[in-house]
Order: sequence, then C-alpha cells, then structure tokens
Amino acid sequence: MPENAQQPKPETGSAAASEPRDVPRALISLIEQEGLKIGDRLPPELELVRRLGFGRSTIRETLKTWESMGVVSRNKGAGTRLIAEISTNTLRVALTIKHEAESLLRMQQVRRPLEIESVRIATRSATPEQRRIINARAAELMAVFEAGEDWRPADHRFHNAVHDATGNPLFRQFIEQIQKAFHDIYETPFGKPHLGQDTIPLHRPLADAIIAGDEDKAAELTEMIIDMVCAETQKISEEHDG
Amino acid sequence: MPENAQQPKPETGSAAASEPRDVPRALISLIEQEGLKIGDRLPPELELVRRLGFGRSTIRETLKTWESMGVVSRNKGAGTRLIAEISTNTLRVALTIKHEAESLLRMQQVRRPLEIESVRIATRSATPEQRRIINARAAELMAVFEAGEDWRPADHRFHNAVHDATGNPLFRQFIEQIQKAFHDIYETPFGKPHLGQDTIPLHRPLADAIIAGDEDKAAELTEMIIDMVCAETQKISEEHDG
DNA sequence: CTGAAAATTATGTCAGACAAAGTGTTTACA
DNA sequence: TGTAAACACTTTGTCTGACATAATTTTCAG
Repeated sequence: MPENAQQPKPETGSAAASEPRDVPRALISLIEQEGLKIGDRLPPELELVRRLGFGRSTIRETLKTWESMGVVSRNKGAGTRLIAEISTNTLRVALTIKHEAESLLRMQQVRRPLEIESVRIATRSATPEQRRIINARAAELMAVFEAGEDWRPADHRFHNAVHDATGNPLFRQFIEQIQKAFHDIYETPFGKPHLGQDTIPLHRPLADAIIAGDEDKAAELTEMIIDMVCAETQKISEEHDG
Repeated sequence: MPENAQQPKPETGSAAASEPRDVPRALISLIEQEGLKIGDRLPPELELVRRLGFGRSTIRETLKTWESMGVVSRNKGAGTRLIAEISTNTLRVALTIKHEAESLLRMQQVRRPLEIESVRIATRSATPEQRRIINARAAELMAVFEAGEDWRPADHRFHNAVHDATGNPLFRQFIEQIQKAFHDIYETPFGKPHLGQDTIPLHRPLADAIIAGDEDKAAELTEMIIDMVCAETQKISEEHDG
C-alpha cells in the first residue's frame, strides 16, 4: 500500500499566494490560474483529481456543494460549468428557509432591523448625489402609485437607492435575498394581494427625512412601514394556519 | 456481480407521502419520522446507508452540502447534529460576499442590528427555561474566561442560546452564517488575535438584563459589545489597507 | 451532405479500506 | 476511594477502484 495517502501536494509550485490546503481553495486557485469565466467548463473530475491531488469523492463533495449554491452547474456526460463568479474574493453563504406560512413573518422579523439600520446609516452618511437619487426615486414612486399603476418595481428601486447609500453592499444583498425568498414563498402557494400598499404614502416623508439628515425620524418611519408589512404578513399567516 | 445496484429501495413501505427518490428527500423524511429536533444527533453515516439504501458517498455529499448551508454540523468522532430546521419544503438562498479587508467591517455592520434585535426579542419573549439556559451559558462563559482558557466556544454557545430564545431560527442562521463567513476570511489571510476579548466581561450583565426582562438595558449592552468588535475590526482593516 | 449508430467522455453511484479525531470505559496509582 | 492515564470504540474524513448512465463526439452508411 502506498503511504503517500493524505498528502494534498499542490505541486503547482509557483502559486505566489499560499498553497491551498483544502479543496475549495485549490479549486478556486485553479479557476483563477486557468482564467475560467462564467459559462466555461471546468476540467473533468478525474483531471482535477490528478492536478489537485485530492481524491475524487472529496472533490465531488465540494462541487456538489457549489452546485447547490449556484456556483456551478453539473450534468452527466457534459461537464461542470461555471455559472457564477467565484474567486478568492468571493465567498458564498447559503441559508435555508422553511417554506410555510409562519416563515413569511419570520423573514420580515429579520428584515426589520436590517432595513431600519440601513436607513439610519444612509441618513447619516449618504452623499449629496445619493440623496438626490433617493429623492428622485421617491418622486417616481409617488407618481406611479398615484397613477394607480404597479408600484412594486418603483418601490424596489427606492429601497435599493437607500441601501446603496449606506455604502455597504451587504445590506442590499441580504435584504434583497430575504425579499426574494419571501416572494418565492408568497407568490406560489397563496393568492397574492399587493402586500404593503398602504405603506407607500409613508415613503415620501421617509425620503424627506433621509435627505434632511433626520436619522430618528427616518428610522421611525421605516419602523412604521415594516410593522405594517409585518401586520399584514401575520394576517396572511394566520389565515393559512387555521 | 450483483445487479441490484442502483435500486434506492425506500423500503419503509408506509411513508404515506411519496417515496423519496433522492437522498435529501429520504433524509428529510427520516428526520421527520424520527422526530429529530434542533440539537439532536442524526444516525451515523453507516446506519443511514443501511436504512436509506444509498451509498455512503452519495449520502455524504448531501450532508456536506447541508453543512455548508448551516443545516447540520459535523465532527469527526462526534456525529452529525441538526442545527437548523429542515423539512420537505425548505428554500435555499445563497449570498455572495466579496471579501476584501473592508468587508470584515461590513459584515459586522450587518450583524449589529441583527444581534441587537435578537436580544430585544429574546428579552421580551424568552421562556423561563430559555432564560435559565442563557444564565447557565453566561456562567459557563465567565468561568472559562476567568480560567484563561479559550472562551470562543462558550461565547458561541451563549449567543446561540440568545438567538434560540427569539423563537425565530432565522436569526441564528443569519448571524451564524455571517460569522462563518467572517472567520473564513479572518483566519486565513491575517494573523488572528482573539477578537472581542474585552467584550466578555460585559456578557454577565447582558445575561442578567435579558433574564430580568430589561429590554433597553440588554440592547444597550449588546450595542456596546458589537461596537467594540466593530472598532477592533476596523483597526484590523486599516492595518491591512495601508 | 445528412442522419443514425457507435465510441468516447464525464458525472452519478456504490463498495471497501484506512486515517484521524472525538467519546466512553477501564485500569492503574495515589 | 478518587483521579488520571491508557485503552477500546465510535464516527466522520479521505482515497481508491469499479460500474452505471447520460451527454457529446466521432464514425460510417445512405
């Protein structure tokens, strides 16, 4: 029996950075060295085994995980393709959300402090340009709403402008993912009244408070908006639990 | 050669719902039948092989994926434990975090409101039993800290107890994933002093406030703790940007 | 040049073996 | 008797090899 068993041996020698000690790192490093872009095919598993020095099952566990995170797509016969950016600079985190009436409320419960905090930070630290954009988005939202059209895209843009004004892209990412999950659950099983309709008129004073730099006022209005959504969500939950 | 190869054979016959054709479904169905709750141990892999009728590598790929999603925690020697709800209808959401030195601070910025809100909710709505656990975890943490040992596992358990007391598993999942990402970045490129050491003495009064139901006091202490971590994180960021 | 058959490629699954790290029990010693 | 070291056991981690299955590519007949 060969005693060379658990010696990863990254072998590429050069690798200025550091020798990758685990499979994900080794894979990412290979992808970067190879210059693979979205849509490109990764080398087949057996070649990865040869080049990375790990066993196939170990490598497969990582690829399977990446697949579940939406980094790669895998198909028998065809290979493994990159479908999202991945680099040493990218870290992917996955969450699981239970798909039931109650979790709608739970998601809003988590969204609440994130939304409030992002408004606070935005109010404190937005640049004049960002305040201008927020103002424009609010105007757009009110116009669409009063015209009786579908206000949800405009609402989305308004909130995005606020999140961007925090200077921290994670706020937008987190909140957006929560909302995405929310709608994935909300759209499918239940009928879908326009959730949050009553909150729209509050968006104009919210924008004003942010632009004026009145942090407490902005936070208070955000709190009201989210609480209204929470209340509606709760009603829906209860209807579907009874 | 036996030709019985790829016959999953769910065998449990009864299974009113539908015969699980893939490993995740089979696992979830087993978890539900067994009534496994958060914190419980899953059967060892070899038993799963026997009971589910799939090969070990196949089952491992699913468990590894679940681990990366924060559904289970796995340890050599010890087994696999459930750390989040999982059921037939769980939705998986992936977040991508670009990691630069700056994003360490950004993650704490997002964690901040989540941590504060979870403390507020926990203070409001924890059961007596949950308050008892929080108290015990705090005592344990202080003991370990004063003994000069590694306090991080105890710190982790303490915060988990608080998150669990919110009654909303999403808080724990979100915060845990943020921390996981944080450590993935933090451990590797930079040297790693024990971040947050000075905050530990504040945990005793925090626990007391939660147990006493003093929401504002608890929130205030949490704010102080996180802000200290943020300050330390910022210092590290700056050191590595200059 | 076209379309079907065959060969090749690549992932999916299973099985067996051993390593490594925990857990628990027993034993030795004070 | 109490405690700590030594041992056995359990469980996950990794590697290897084999075959099944689906997609792709090549070959070949018309």
